[in-house]
Formats: sequence, C-alpha cells, structure tokens
Amino acid sequence: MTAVLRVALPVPLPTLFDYLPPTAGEAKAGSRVRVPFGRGEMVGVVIDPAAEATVGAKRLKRATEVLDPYPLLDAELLATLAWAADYWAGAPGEAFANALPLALREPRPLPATGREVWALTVQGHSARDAKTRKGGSASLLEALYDGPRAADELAFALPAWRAAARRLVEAGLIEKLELEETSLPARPAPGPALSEEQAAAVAAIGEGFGGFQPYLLDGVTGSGKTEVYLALIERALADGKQTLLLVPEIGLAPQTVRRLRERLGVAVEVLHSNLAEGERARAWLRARNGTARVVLGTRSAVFTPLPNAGLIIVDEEHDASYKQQEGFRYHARDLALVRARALDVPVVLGSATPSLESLGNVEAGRYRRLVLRGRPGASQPTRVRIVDMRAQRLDHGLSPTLVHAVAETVGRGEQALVFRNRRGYAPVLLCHDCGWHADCPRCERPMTLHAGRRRLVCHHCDNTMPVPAACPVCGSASLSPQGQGTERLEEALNERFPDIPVVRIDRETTRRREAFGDILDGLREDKPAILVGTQMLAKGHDLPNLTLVAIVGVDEGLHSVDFRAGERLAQLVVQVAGRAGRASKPGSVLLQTHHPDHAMLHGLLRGGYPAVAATLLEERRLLELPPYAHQVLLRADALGRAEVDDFLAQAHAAIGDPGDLRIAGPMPAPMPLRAGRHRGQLLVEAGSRARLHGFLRPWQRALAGLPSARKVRWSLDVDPIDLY
DNA sequence: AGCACGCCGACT
DNA sequence: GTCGGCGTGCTC
Repeated sequence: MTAVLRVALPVPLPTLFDYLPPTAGEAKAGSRVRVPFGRGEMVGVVIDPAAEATVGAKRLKRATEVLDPYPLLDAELLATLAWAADYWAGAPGEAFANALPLALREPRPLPATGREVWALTVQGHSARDAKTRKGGSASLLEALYDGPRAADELAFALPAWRAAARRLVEAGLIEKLELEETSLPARPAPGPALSEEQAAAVAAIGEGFGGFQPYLLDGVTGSGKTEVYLALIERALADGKQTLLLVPEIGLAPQTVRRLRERLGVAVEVLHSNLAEGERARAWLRARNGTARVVLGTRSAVFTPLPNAGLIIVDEEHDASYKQQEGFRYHARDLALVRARALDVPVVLGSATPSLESLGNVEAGRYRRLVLRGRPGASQPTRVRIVDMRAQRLDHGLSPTLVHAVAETVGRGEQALVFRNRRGYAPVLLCHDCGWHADCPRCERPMTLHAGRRRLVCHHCDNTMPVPAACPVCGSASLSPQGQGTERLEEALNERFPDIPVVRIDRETTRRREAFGDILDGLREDKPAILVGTQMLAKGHDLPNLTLVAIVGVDEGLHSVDFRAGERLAQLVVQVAGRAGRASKPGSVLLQTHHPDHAMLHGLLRGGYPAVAATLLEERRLLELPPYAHQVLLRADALGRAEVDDFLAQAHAAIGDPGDLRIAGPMPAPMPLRAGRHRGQLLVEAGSRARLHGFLRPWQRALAGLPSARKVRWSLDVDPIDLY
C-alpha cells in the first residue's frame, strides 16, 4: 500500500484527504502543508504522516510543500481537535480551520514572533529633555523615557501614537526594535490583600496545581473573583507555566487587559476577533513557542497551543458567547475542560451565576465548588424589591415607584441604571382603529419602531422600512407605538429629569468600537446620571456611584417556550443587579413586573441565585432535561416550507427504531419564518452522552445522503444552548 | 463550501 | 443564435 499524508483541509466535508509526501521537507503530524485541491490550492494540517492510502493511487496528488520548520499543532492539540470535531459532529477540517488564525491558513512562511518594541534614540533623549516637541509627539517621547515599550502597551497609553511615531522616526528620535524574548522591565504591582474566602480559594486551587481538576469558583458580583484569578496566575508564572484565561466576547475590555498587565508585570497576549490577523497569528505563535506566559482571549482562544500549560480559567462560564452558533458549533468552556484534562492542569470556571450544567457537575462530584459570598468594600448587601406594575399608572412603562426611586437616587448625587432588554423606541407599531400592526414581511414578526432613525426595523433580519404615515389597511392616521424600548425610556427619563444626564447604552449608541468604554469613562463617579440600556450593561465595568438598578420588563422571559429561559432570566437579573452598590455605598434593585407572585422572582428575593438555580436544577432532573439528558438539534431552513418538511420527515424516518432515544418533532422552529426562509427542527434526546454519540455519526451520514437534504440548509447542533 | 459541468428560457 | 439560470457532482 502507498504511504501517504492524511491531511485536514478547511472544507465542510466529513473526510480527511490523502496526499503523496512532498518531494522536499519532512511532514510531521501537526505540520502545515500546501496541497493542490480541486482546481486550486489549500493549506492543510497533517493528521497522520504515515497513513495507508484510502483511495486509488491514480487519484493521489502530491503535497506541494511543508510550510513550517516544526509542527504548528502539538500532539495534545491534534488529539483535542479530533475529539472536538467528533463530539460536536463537525467536519474534521473545520475544527482545524477554527484552531488556526486566518493568517496561518495562508501559504506563507511563519511571521516573525518578535515583539514590536519602541525606544528613544540618543537624539530622542535630548529632544525629550529639551521639550522641543509638542502634543502627541511629546507624550510619546515621555512614554518612552523610562525605557523601551511594546507597541501594544503604547496603544493603551496613547491611542493615536502611531502618527506621532511616524513623525519621530523621520526625525530620528525613536526607533523600532524586535525583541524575541519579552525582556521588558517586569515590575508586577502588588495586589490588594486577599480576603479570607479569596485566600482559601487560592489555596484550594493551588493544591491542585500540577494535575487535572475542575473547580467552580462561585462568587457573587463584587466578591473579587478577578483577584483570585490574578493570584493563581501569579502562582502559575512563578512555576514557569502558561495560563489561558477565557472571557466572554464583551468582557474583553481594554481595562481588563491593562489591569492584568500592570499586576502581573509580564506580557499578556490578547486574542480576540477584533485583532488584526497578523497580530493574532503572532500572538498565537508566541503561545506556541512558549514565550507567551499569559494568554487572554474570547471563545476561539481556547484553541491556543499551550506547550507549557499550568492553568486554564474560564471567566463568566455561564455566558452564551462561549458557544459558537454557526459552522463548527463548539463550546469553548466545555473544550477548555477537555484541554485541561489532556494537559493535566487545573481548570477554574468562574461565575456569579453558574450554569446549571456546571452546578450539575458539582453535584455529580466532578467539579469542586469554591464559594465567595463576601463583597470586600461593600458595606451593606444590596436590597431587592419587587414592584407590582398592575396597580400602578404607568408613564411610558415606568411605574411611579420606579420614577420616585430614580429621583431619590439622583437627588443624592448618585447614579441609577434602568435596564430594559429591548432596543429601539417601541417593539410594536399598532393601528388604533383597525388593529393592524407593522410586521416584517420576511419574518412575520412585529417590527420595532426606531424613532431617532425614523424607521421600522426588524430585529430578526435587520430589514428596515420607513414609518408609514397612515395605516396601510384602513388609512387611519392614528398609529401608536406599543410598549417601550430603551430609546423611549431614554426620552421619558429625559423629560422627567431634564437636569440629569441620561445616557443610553445599547447596540445603536455603541456601534463604534470604543464607544462603550468612552461612554462609561465619561460617567464620572461623583456626578449623578441615569443610564438606560440593554444586556450590554449586564457585565463587567465598575460604576462606583451606581446605587440603583431598576429592571423593566422581564416578564417576557417568565413565559418562554425555551426550557433554559428561566435560568437565563435569573442570570440576567442577578448580573444586572450586581451593577448596584459596588463601592461603599449600599445598592438597591427594583424589579418591575406584572407577575409579582412568580415563583422564580420570589426565589431570587428570598434565596438569591443559588436557591433559584437549585430549584431549576431539580426541575431539570424531574423533566429529564440537560444536564440530566443530552440533546442534539437538527435544524433546517429553505425558501419553501415543503422542502423543510420533506427533509425533516425523512430525517425522522432515518432514525429508524429510536429505542430509548426521545424525539421531539419535526416541528417548526420557534421562529418559523426568518429573513424569508422557512425553518424547522427535530430534537433528539438521550439519557447518556455515549448513547447520543453512538447514534449521531451514522445519522449524520444518513442525512447527508438524503436527496431532500440538497434542497435545504441543515445543521446539527450538539448540546444546543437555545432552540432558535 | 467552492467550483465546475450541463441542459433549458429571454435577449442583442 | 448566445448569456445565464441553478441542479448535481466532486474535491485525495
């Protein structure tokens, strides 16, 4: 038999591809190779350098070139990726494509991994002393006076430093250096003394260093989880080991990075989607060759190579952004667990509102739970009150109780946050005379009125249209906005509090990349203000003068069809409420609802998140839902409804005898029409993961072979986190 | 997923 | 007479 290379290519096909070895260079497992594919060329990763050909010799082509002097993916990553592709029913090549930064999927030699560092020249020192330069140039000279600094650190201190750098290079005052090892002055700043709880958590996890053990760090907002992370990272650094710290998409604020850099005194590599591809590749490679000691990143950073791993941390582990929702649908938190096991290091999952999956794992004895209940620096606990909207006259959705509480708060010179999880002015535009309302023609759902933009916008497909002057059905001019979005609340609060700045924070006001941070930076601690905003306000960001959080309109979440809605709502409420009273001032929370007697709201009031989570977990057990069952969701969509129905019916039939599998559907998706496409789904549940996976691959192959599969877009979602 | 090949409608 | 619609087949 012919000895061939088995190669993973970035195509959504269920197979690997065989190639004859290149004429020059040795391809090892984990090496990147340039190969001919179809008409063109691709970069693939060698999975097996000495495989037996599975296709006839005449179909075999020869790999063109080995791209790297050493394998880019080590044995651990190769094994983990193969496992991940299998677990999430992905194409093997796609798992590998996700792991490599885009720039490394191009057939180019590896970029230099040196760190871009800037330094003053001799002339530069004189110029700085003579103070001949002004503005940005002067600041840059000043910033480099203490010694050379890395480009990425300069970017934090001086946003527009590149322009100044160009001028100063021309003048011969500064120069660019490449440093291979990060030998910049390391001056770790001492952190605050740890509380007893924090110290206990650090000690407990510290005992696990050097072996695999998952920990759930269950710490209320403000309990100082970050200080625990920092102490653990310092420990890993002292052992000479690497740490991987994962954060949700939105949590990767520049402040986090700065804080880490200042405290740890080492380079912190940042990997997230906004990073330029070249930089991303360099950071990835620095992790690969071990020079990067701390890697901080969002979901895809879970694929960073860690040849010298010591610790993995997943912050806000309950956050949904860890699950990739298209293509290769992996879960970064779950993959972090698998990597920690393979690397034989501890993994810390932190959250104030742990997922029920993680709580289930604690219950099953797989994770050790460490609890932080104290809030260092917070003198008094947050008070939570429920406001019964039914008995009150509402002013633009705001109850007198709520308005009164806001007035009191800003009257004391403090800040209030009004949370509403809906953008725009009003979620519905209704004809008062005939009952018509504006629906998106492509989604058959009400369109949201955006008053500022003077448009109707569909939040499901981003379709927009002008606001009609009159009802298109009966011609009446009395079209009235129903319900409240953040824009309307902003208007109402502005009217009611003309002298207090009202700041709205949602996707519209923070469209610009830095806008969010700028807005928050503008909220000085000592000034009263009212914030109105969505989801985005639920995470991160200390606002020391914020003492009131008013939550408006959580009722939608109380009656959702999704079995995870309760968990998510409880997490959201607790996370938003956690914004209140983080400093020495006591905080209070108002929950405005039409259902003051709802069991979950009462649970939150009486026992907080732990009580609600325990109840929800018990419900899941009784109903045999995750984490006590394992699910795979088959989704399909097409322009025609019949195509979707046909495919799902055949997919159902292809299961044959389901045995102990539970099958729900085929059924329409919760949104049966979206962006003009009909959508349906089929849910398969099993009591064990092994049972589900035993069924999964053969079923997937059968689905791919169905003629009706060609007429729809379909995907399998293993462990789906929502049913949309 | 791309990207070809391959047979049937409305245009210069 | 062609340009081009997207069905279907393949990629080692």
